[in-house]
Amino acid sequence: MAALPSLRQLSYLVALAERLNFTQAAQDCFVTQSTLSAGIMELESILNARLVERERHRVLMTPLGLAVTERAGALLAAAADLVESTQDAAAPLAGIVRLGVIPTIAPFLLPQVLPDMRAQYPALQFALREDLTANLLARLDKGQLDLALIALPFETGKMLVRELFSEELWLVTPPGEKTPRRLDITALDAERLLLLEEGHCLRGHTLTSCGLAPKPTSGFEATSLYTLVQMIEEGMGVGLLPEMTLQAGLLRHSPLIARPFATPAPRRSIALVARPSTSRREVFDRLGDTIVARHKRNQAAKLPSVSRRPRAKQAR
Amino acid sequence: MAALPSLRQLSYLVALAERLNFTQAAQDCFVTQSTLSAGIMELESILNARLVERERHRVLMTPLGLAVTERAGALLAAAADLVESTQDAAAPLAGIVRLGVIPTIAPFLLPQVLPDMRAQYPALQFALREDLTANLLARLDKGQLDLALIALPFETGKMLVRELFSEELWLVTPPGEKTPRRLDITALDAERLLLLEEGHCLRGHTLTSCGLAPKPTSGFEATSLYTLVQMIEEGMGVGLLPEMTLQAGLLRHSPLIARPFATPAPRRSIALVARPSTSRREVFDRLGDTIVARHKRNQAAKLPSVSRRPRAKQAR
DNA sequence: TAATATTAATCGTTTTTTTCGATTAATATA
DNA sequence: TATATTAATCGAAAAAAACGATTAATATTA
Repeated sequence: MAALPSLRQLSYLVALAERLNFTQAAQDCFVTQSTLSAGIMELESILNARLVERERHRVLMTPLGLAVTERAGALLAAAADLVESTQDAAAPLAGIVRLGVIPTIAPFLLPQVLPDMRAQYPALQFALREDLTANLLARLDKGQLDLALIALPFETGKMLVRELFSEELWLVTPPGEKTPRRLDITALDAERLLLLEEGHCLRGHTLTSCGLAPKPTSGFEATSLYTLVQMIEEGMGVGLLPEMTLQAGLLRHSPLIARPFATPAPRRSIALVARPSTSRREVFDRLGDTIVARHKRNQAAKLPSVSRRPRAKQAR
Repeated sequence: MAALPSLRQLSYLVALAERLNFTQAAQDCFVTQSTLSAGIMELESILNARLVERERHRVLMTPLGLAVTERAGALLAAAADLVESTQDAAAPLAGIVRLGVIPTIAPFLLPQVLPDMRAQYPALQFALREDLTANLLARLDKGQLDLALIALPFETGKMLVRELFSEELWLVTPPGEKTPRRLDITALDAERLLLLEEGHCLRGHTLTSCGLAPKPTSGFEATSLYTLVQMIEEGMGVGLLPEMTLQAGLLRHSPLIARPFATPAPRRSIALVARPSTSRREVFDRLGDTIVARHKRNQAAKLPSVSRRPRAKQAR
């Protein structure tokens, strides 16, 4: 295999073709004439070709030399362009970020958070993936995702985890349902509790909250929160829904009733996850900040209803 | 202006992206792990970007790192291609040669010589230019031509000149013309001598042969040997034509008579010219050899008629 | 749990490459 | 004829690259 010329040598050639004078071309390159002369000679030796015709007081490019010069210039331009465009794309808050989000968060949080991010960091683009927590973590580990937005508790191994906020799970029942004035999570009728299908972390969180062991698939399970709501409307039972889904209007066109539990209420935490070695640490921090800020604003907006907790009937 | 990465550094990155392991990638590059490690780090510093995620026992490319790797590979391939194609094109007897030829040679010699060259050096291509000697020499000097085929005597300055052969000029007359048995160049009637227009070296050679001084334009001059023949056929006078034009059949469909002069006959020399510093020295030598060889074969073929010099009436 | 193996970064040293500065030889210009 | 210009050459100095040994952290295995 033949040796490659160095980009520096190629730049010497381009300068020489421009000036047709070794001394002046050397000045353009900020080197001495002997350096440029040696560089051109080594280039000719590598290419095994005469690129320049040297006369005592004149320099001519050979036709081949001109052709090589042209390609050398293109090569140098490509290298410079690589540097420039990479530096641009490497800005800490620019470029594409691959973000994974679980299905019980994505439709309810992203419509608020993504516009916030876009406003703050217009150079940032998100490539979204909606998937179960385990899959997201696996992809994160393999480097196929940069960040993931999941709910805790969940075993995250050695990942970098930032818990952003926690939220309550509310009880959702058909309109006529008779419930005690003081809703106690431990008093819930486990038989009537509807769940998401296996794999959704909210299923696990719901079971844990009720003091129940992990349950095998029953066959009557929802594939998403939307179908869970449908099933409650059908009178098949009751369900636990995270606050954010209610605030996002999951029950907007539904007659169902949502009520908070008495303290200690069942909760889940929302967390942002990344590899400890991530190259997107900056985005990790800023996206976390933005989600927290958005959540605080949402809390402030609903304060009136929260203060009436014992009597609360429905979110928003 | 930002510094450029070296091709070596880029090759380190490509190897690392392939192996995802510093130690193995270093082996692929025939350097130590520390060298490759330092190279990647410097590349990241030049590009101001994280290209690689380093974990203790695992290496991941960042999305940006993958993008840079792809472009780095393209850059390396382009450089390698430049070397290879240049080496090919720089073969001593390959590529394009820009050859200039005067109009009193080109149509008569090239149809024989170019096929000879093509047969011997198939990788060689000729870009032809037909022009007056002075223009050819100027272009040669400016590096716009590689070689020129001209007729001597002519002032060639400091050019590299190889005289290939010389040839006689024959007298061409209308069929009925009365001429002495022994044709003497000094006895020629200068009044009836037809010439090419100003600038053609054959005009000067003809005048010198007849012992005449350079003549101003008369207005009745031929723009090419073809028109000169036409003018003789019209009965406007007589002309001197080089042997090679007769051998090439310039009078093939003409009633005109061509006769050689008695010794010392008027002659011109055919010469190949190049810059002393030419990068086409090899082609200069081989083309000269080929033209000489072709001329010798032509001489041998017409020997019978040459032996009958005193009675010769017409070439071929 | 302890021992071993793997891995990339670090650091001082050696080697190689690059650059420099001065000189030379050849040629053009005054 | 003297002076200026130009590219190549050469030895020395400077810079860059590569090496080899070590370290620190983490898997893997016993």
